[in-house]
Amino acid sequence: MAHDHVMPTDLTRNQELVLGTLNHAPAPLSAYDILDLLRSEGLRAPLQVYRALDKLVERGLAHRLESLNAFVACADEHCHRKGLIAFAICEGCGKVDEFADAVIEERLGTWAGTTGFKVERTTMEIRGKCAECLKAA
Amino acid sequence: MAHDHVMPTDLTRNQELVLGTLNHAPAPLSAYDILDLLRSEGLRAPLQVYRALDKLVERGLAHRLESLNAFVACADEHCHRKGLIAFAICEGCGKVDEFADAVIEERLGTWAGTTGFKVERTTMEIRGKCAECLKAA
DNA sequence: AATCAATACGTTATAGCATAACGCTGCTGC
DNA sequence: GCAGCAGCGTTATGCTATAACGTATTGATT
Ligand SMILES: [Zn+2]
Ligand SMILES: [Zn+2]
Ligand SMILES: [Zn+2]
Ligand SMILES: [Zn+2]
Repeated sequence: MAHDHVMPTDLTRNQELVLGTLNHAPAPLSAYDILDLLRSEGLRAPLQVYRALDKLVERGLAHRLESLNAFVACADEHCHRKGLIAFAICEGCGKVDEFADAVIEERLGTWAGTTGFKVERTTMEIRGKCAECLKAA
Repeated sequence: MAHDHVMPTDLTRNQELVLGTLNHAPAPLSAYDILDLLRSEGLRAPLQVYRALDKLVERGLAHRLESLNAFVACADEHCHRKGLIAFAICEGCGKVDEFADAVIEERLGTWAGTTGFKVERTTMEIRGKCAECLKAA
């Protein structure tokens, strides 16, 4: 069941390399991590990675984790362009669990309605320990 | 009703300077912003600011906004040590609205319960436009 | 008072994350 | 052809954060 990722066919070479790297990573990677992993493929400068990441994030194929300054491949084929996504990040093993919750999203909508705030984008990141790491401890 | 902040008496000089700066700022400040504002008070190095910020955040007197790499003074005398706090950040004027929502928190607890994840800390940041900025546009 | 541990401080250097600005390449549509 | 656009490669720079060192201050212990 691992690597059940979709790889669109209309990516540029750099985008494909970056997304491929994220797809095979067991944990979030920083742009510089990605760069180091792709030097053998000819990449040399941070901008090459950042530009690819921008496009991938824009299309919902990858996500940025603000609290880590790092990136993950989208784990859910259906998540693209949906609203709120939450990430549970394990401090032990680094694994990230991506999920959506309609109740939270609706609750946020209610809050926005009463305050007149127009939500454009929400980041929700939960730090802690996953079940597996808790069991091991 | 502005500046209704509490300033504890047991802060060190640097902590007091940093918190005072945050209290008077209309929008989040980066550590380097704070440093520049406090050079006249004798501060010279980023670490002086970061160390003060660490303590202030630890005590709940200030909050770090992950999506901005910036800091705000806590707006709520009662928020310290409570669970989940959400921030609505206006992209127009920079103002930050801090709020808590028991339903979201409870919902998160439910999710954690079913997955076996142990939540240690949650960051929730909403980007968008505040009512005032929408009206002005 | 002398000792010790804990916390904060100041400074220099370095690491890690992100973008500006330039010019070039290779498409697509007219 | 050629204009417009997206992507590319490179160099330089800026912003964010911490490592490592030694000193100073405080407060409790003896
Ligand atoms: Zn996703
Ligand atoms: Zn884990
Ligand atoms: Zn607060
Ligand atoms: Zn506003």
